[in-house]
Amino acid sequence: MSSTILVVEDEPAIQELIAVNLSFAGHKVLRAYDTGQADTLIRAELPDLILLDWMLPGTSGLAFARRLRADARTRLVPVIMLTAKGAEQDKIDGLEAGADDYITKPFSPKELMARIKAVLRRRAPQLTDDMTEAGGLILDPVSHRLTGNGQPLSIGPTEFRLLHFFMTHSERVFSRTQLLDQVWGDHVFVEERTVDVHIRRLRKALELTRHDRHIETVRGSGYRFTHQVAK
Amino acid sequence: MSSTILVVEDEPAIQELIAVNLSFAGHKVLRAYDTGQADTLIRAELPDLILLDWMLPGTSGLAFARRLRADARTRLVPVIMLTAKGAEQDKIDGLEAGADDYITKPFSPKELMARIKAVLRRRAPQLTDDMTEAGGLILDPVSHRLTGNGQPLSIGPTEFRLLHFFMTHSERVFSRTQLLDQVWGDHVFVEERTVDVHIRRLRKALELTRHDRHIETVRGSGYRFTHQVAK
DNA sequence: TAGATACTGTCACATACCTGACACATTAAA
DNA sequence: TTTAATGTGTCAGGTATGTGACAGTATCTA
Repeated sequence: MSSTILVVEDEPAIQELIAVNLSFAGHKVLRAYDTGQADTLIRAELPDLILLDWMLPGTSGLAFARRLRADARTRLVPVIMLTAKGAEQDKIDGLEAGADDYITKPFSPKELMARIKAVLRRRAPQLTDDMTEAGGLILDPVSHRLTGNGQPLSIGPTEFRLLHFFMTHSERVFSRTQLLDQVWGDHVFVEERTVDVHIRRLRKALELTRHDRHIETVRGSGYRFTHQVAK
Repeated sequence: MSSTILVVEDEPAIQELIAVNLSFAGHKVLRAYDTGQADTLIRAELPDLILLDWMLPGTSGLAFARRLRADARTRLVPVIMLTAKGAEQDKIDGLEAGADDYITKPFSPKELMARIKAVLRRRAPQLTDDMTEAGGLILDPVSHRLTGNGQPLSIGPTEFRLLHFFMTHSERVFSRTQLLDQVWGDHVFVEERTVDVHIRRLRKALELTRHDRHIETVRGSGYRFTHQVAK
C-alpha cells in the first residue's frame, strides 16, 4: 500500500537513491536536508514513516527523534535511523531515543524496503496490504473487498478504512479524536460526532452477517473492535 | 500525595530553599551537590521526580538528564531543569534531552511547587496504562475492559476509574475527600457521600464474581482495596 | 456531457445510560 | 442503648450515543 514517507538526509546522492526506490515502490516521498525543513514538512502533512539520518547539520538526528517522541502529534509515527557508524552504543542511543529500527550505511535498497515494511507492519499495520480476519469476517486491502462468512459485503470507502483500522488494532478503545486522526487523517476538520455516523454505517453494513457485534461502544471513551463477541 | 524528590543543586542556599519548601509540602527530599552524589542516591532509592540544576560542577545537568533518559531504570522519572539562563535555545536543548519541564531562576517557591505538581500529575496516569490484576479480577485500561475469572463485568465510567485507582493503590485507606480528588479530579464540588454510592455500585458490579470482597470499609476513615480477601 | 448513483458530513431528535443527591435502613462503636 | 457512620434503593436531571434524513459533492455510466 502507498504510504507517505519523509526522508531527512543531508547527502543529496543518498537522499536521491532512497527517494527513487521509495517512489518506485509506490510511496509518496517528502524530502528534507535538515531538521528545520523536516519540521516544516511535518507541519503541513504528517508522514506515515520517517527515515532519519543520524548525522545532520544543526540539530542531530538523535535529538530530532527525541523531539518527535515528545510531541503528541508525531509520537506514533515510526522512525528508522540511518547511520554510517556501526557502533553498538549508537544503536542503543537511537533506539532509546524512540527509533523503531536502525539501518547502517551502506545499505541495499532491498534491505531498506524490507525494514520499512517490517516497521510499518509493527507500528502501523493498517498501512500494509495484509489481509485481516476476525470470526469469519475477512478484509482484503489489495482487492479492497470485504466478506462475511464468504458472502460479499458492500461498504463505503470511509467505512472500509475505519474497519481496516479497527481490525488491525483490535481489543483497544479509541476515542473519536484518535479515530479521526488515524482514519480520516491528521489535520482534517470534521465534527467528532461524524465518527458516530460512520460507526452506524459500518454496523449496518456488517449486520447482514451479524459481524456488527464486533464493534463495541465504550461509553465515555469511544469505540472498540473485539474478536470475541457476546452471545 | 507524598513523593520522594531528588534535588541536584550545587548552590547550598538554593538547595536549602528548595528542600525546605518540599519538606513543608510533605515530600521526602534527597539532596545532591553533583551528579556523582545523585547517582549514588538514585542507586539506593529511585525518586519520583528529579529537580536538576543546569550548571553543575563536573557533569552538566544537561548531560546528566540525557543519561537518566538512557537508563531503563530512570527513564520514566520526571525531570525538571533549573536554570539561570532564560535563553530559548537552552529550553529546547533541555526538553530535547528529556526534561519534562523547565524553570528559570529566580523562581518563587509557589511556582516551583505548582510545576512539580503538574509534572507529577502528567506522569502519573501514563504509568498506569498497564493491566492490573487482583485475585482473578483483571482491569485493562487499554481495552477499557474488566473481567472477573475471565468473565466480562459491566461497569460504568466512574466505577471504572474508581476501581482502577484502587487497584493501582491497593492496601491503603483513602478518605472520601482523597478519592474525590484522585478519581473525580481536583476542584470538583460533589457531596462526600456520593463516594459511598459509587462504592456501592462498584461492589454490585463486582458481586457477580464475588470480587466485591476486595473493597473494604474502614469505619471512620474511608475505603481500601485489598488483595487478600476474608473468607 | 448529462444524468444517475454513491458518498460525506451535519443536524435534530430519540433513547439509553450515568450521575449526584436524598431518604431511610442498617450496622458498628461507645 | 444511644449515636454516628455507612449501606442501599430510588429519582430527576444531565450527558453521551443511536439513528434517520438531507444537502452538497464526487464518481460513474451511457
